[in-house]
Amino acid sequence: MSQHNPVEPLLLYFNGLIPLKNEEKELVQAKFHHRLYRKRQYVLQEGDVCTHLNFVVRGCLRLYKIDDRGNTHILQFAAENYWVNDLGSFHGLKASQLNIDALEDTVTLQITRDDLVTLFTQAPKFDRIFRVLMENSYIRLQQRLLQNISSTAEDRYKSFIEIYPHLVNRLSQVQIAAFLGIAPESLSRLRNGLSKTAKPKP
Amino acid sequence: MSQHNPVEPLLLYFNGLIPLKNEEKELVQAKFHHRLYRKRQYVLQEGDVCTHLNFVVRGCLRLYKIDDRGNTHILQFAAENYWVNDLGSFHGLKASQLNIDALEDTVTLQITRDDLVTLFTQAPKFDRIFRVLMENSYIRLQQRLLQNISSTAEDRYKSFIEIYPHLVNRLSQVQIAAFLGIAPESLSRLRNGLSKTAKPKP
DNA sequence: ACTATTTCTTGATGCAGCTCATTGGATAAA
DNA sequence: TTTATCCAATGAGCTGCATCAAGAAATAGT
Repeated sequence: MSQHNPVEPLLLYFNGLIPLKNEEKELVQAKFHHRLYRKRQYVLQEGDVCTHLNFVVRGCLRLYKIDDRGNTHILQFAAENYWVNDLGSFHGLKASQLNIDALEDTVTLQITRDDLVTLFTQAPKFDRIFRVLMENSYIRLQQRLLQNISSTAEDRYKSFIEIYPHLVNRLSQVQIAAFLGIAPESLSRLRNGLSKTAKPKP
Repeated sequence: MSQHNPVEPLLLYFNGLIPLKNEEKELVQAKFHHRLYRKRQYVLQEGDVCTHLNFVVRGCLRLYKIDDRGNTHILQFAAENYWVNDLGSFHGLKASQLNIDALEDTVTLQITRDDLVTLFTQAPKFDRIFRVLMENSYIRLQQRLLQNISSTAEDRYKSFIEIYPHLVNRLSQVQIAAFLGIAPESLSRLRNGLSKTAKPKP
């Protein structure tokens, strides 16, 4: 039965943080809904309000902004077992300046704001779980900001392949460049330079 | 009495987020301790573990990293009613790569990790309060990352004076430049350029 | 008040990464 | 097979900001 339960991956995820009681599991079961997005489909589009939290079960989403000159800047990739949302829009009920779309066909689990509030009031343990989640997300985000402020493009790329080895060959160069904050051409040259210094033996 | 109570500003702060009961106020009273730092004094030094959370009552702290070439990169300023910590170090009990020090004589309220855990277990409301705090911090941090990835130095500076008008004249150009991620000379030129285009009338 | 230190300004030069343009390969559609 | 689309590689020139240097102005220390 649990094998065909689409919410199972999320229960495992929560349970890994803080063990859940049965009634808490049932609450998750009741409040989260799964949804499929096709490649290139929007999960959230600029101007809309982010109405639900997204947990990625399978596939890969990206959170990004298009600037005035039309350039894409990726804030975050979300593959298996990652969350991706515009929290500012979600909690403030404000129009989002960001987009989320699918880089691959993707299965998500979603919860609306009202259901999340219900979750918090009916089972205060989720206040703690989401506090811990937020702490971890904050720490990762701060690491990323630090990288961006203090490192060269080359260091940022090296750091990227260390932290996300599973994404390097899964994403196109264009996506990775938009994440690193450089032009795709620069990433191409950068890789070329690295592969030469890495094995100086022809 | 409450006028001479050093924890009062924090009680007001928490109360503004979610109203506290008396026993919760007493818990805050018991677990937070105030401490004074003189200008230039370290609150946290690279290599040490971040052993307590810092809430600034008066004054101003900075959170920063020194890179390989000796350049300072400021992640965050914390003036009145702001928190500043290395959460990665605090929660992971790991040596910090960051520094925190005082830009002015500063009064803080601090809580240790053990006392914070006690706070959470004795009054679960604090799980919620800190969840909300973390959400707000995350949203601010994401805004900053976005700025950094997608904007020119000029736009970042304009945005800085909009978001932190009270800090612009309180901090030296060197500190602001280290926050924006540019050289102090560049900030000087940038300001010069702005003041010319702002009032083109001599 | 005087000296020392820090802070700001301005100039000259260099470079990392951007932009624009071209080419070739790979995948997908007709 | 042909045609269209997407992606990676590479060259040439440009630009925003860094770096180095030196002088002026403001602040702090004694």
